[in-house]
Amino acid sequence: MADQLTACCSNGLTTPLSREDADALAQLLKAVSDPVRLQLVSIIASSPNGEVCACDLTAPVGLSQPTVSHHLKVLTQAGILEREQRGTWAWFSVNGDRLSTIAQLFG
Amino acid sequence: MADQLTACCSNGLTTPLSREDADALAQLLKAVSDPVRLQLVSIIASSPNGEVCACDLTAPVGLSQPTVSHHLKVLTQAGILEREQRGTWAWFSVNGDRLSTIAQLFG
DNA sequence: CAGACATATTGATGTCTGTCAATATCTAGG
DNA sequence: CCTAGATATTGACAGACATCAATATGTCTG
Repeated sequence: MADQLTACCSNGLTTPLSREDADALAQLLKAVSDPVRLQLVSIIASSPNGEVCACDLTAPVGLSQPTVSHHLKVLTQAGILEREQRGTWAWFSVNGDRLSTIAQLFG
Repeated sequence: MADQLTACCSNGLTTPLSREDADALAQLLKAVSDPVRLQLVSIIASSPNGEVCACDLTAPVGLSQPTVSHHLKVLTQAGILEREQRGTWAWFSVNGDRLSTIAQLFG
């Protein structure tokens, strides 16, 4: 899976994927294949500090608190977001490496 | 959406996505968020000629012909595959630009 | 045009998923 | 400890989706 070392911007699909690899990748991709989750990631990624409080994520997407909490959990479990408890609040940041995994696959 | 011109390997999520953009991107991502479809794309992308007959895609994924046909349709409608009828056979190739769209978003 | 073969469509079914209301859990302050 | 506020979990439900068997459509060849 790692015979593709041409640095940057080259397609990672140079060999047929095994079903196991395809399953793992599909799981990662499913996490970002939802409009609300894409919005959440983009909001966090584009924030000045690179981190956003969960309390500031409900309004922008216009959904209920439990629903946003659910999406944040899905993204965190996929390794795309990282969660840090800070007092009463939960702060989320983006794991760039995890996104790069996707970029390199399709780059 | 295009104020990000740092050539290669830079994250495209520099600004919050609108719901419309997020919807469009999610639709594209959903197309590749399935293990079977990932396998199909990887098989076609890694083939010598860059194109594969549909008749050669059923066996590798181990599913029925209608199911494979359905997956190919989903990928084609998402613009990820291109279809060319050649006699009785249908040949599929990968649209690299469409995959690059994903790569640039997460790169 | 008739038969053979490749591909697509239809219909049915079980599973997964996004959403919310209600409720529970956690954390800080008094 | 008790209250208030933030976040997570549970249960329910509607819609989406992957899959297959059966069938239809398309395309070449004789």
